[in-house]
Amino acid sequence: MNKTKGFQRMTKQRRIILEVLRNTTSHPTADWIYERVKEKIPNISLGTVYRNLKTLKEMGEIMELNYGSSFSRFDGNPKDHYHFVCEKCGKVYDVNMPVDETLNEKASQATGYKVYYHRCEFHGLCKECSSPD
Amino acid sequence: MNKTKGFQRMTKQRRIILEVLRNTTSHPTADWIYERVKEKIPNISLGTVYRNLKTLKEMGEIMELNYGSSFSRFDGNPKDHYHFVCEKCGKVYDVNMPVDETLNEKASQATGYKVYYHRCEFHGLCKECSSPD
DNA sequence: TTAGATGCAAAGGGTTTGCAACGTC
DNA sequence: GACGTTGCAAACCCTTTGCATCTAA
Repeated sequence: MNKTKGFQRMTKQRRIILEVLRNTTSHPTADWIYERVKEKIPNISLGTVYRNLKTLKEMGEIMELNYGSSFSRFDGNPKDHYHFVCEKCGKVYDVNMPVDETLNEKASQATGYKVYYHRCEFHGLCKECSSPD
Repeated sequence: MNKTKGFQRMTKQRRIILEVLRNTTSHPTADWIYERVKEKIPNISLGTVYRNLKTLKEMGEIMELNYGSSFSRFDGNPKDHYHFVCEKCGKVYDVNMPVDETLNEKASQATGYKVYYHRCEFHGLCKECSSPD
């Protein structure tokens, strides 16, 4: 989308933010990422985290998710995949099932529009939240 | 979710907000709804609109959508259906194709979690945005 | 009569941005 | 050396909330 922007520099901040995101499957919030990065760069600012998350998203390195919450979560897995959102605890999990590419074609026929991709989120109860304890 | 709440009263405000939402397929923002309702109830407040949208959502009368934007859009169609989001103009359209219920079962097997429902959003270019003019 | 709903306005909370200093290429 | 990036803090903006008043049932 923003192709007018110049070349991207790989700063220490950007590298560590991406590193944090690549090393978790928890789909964290910006603030969680901020806290983690602060462990390595104590004086980093929240603004920098947001700016880098935006840049990394534009670079296609990460994904931004906002499933119902008032705030975003970020996914360090750039590969196309589905998500599961627990209705009770709000956690977001990756779903290990193939993306159904035929849906794009079906939606394209139904709308008459060009469809590039789709996102799917499943809602339910995760293991922890459905156990009676 | 919020079943502890008492009986809901059908006030003039709530009725007209629902009416506005039922009579559009444009998936409007809270502010757009506010402006529309103001034509009939000039002194209604934004807070009331938000409170009613929340209540109507809990009643299952409407849906809240937030596909990438920093703000919510609302859908007066309570029937389960997919959406199309235009990458260029940001408009949200309904997709007239059957909801694939088998996906829930597949996701349930893949995760081991209880899946109640899923949401799907298709991204691409709508007719207006893909024409060269 | 009474608990839920409204209007108003202030507060909340995640995200963005202006600016001067800094760091990467 | 140029220009993208950072830290800081203020600004933004959508949404929520406290409170006195009002109203549907």
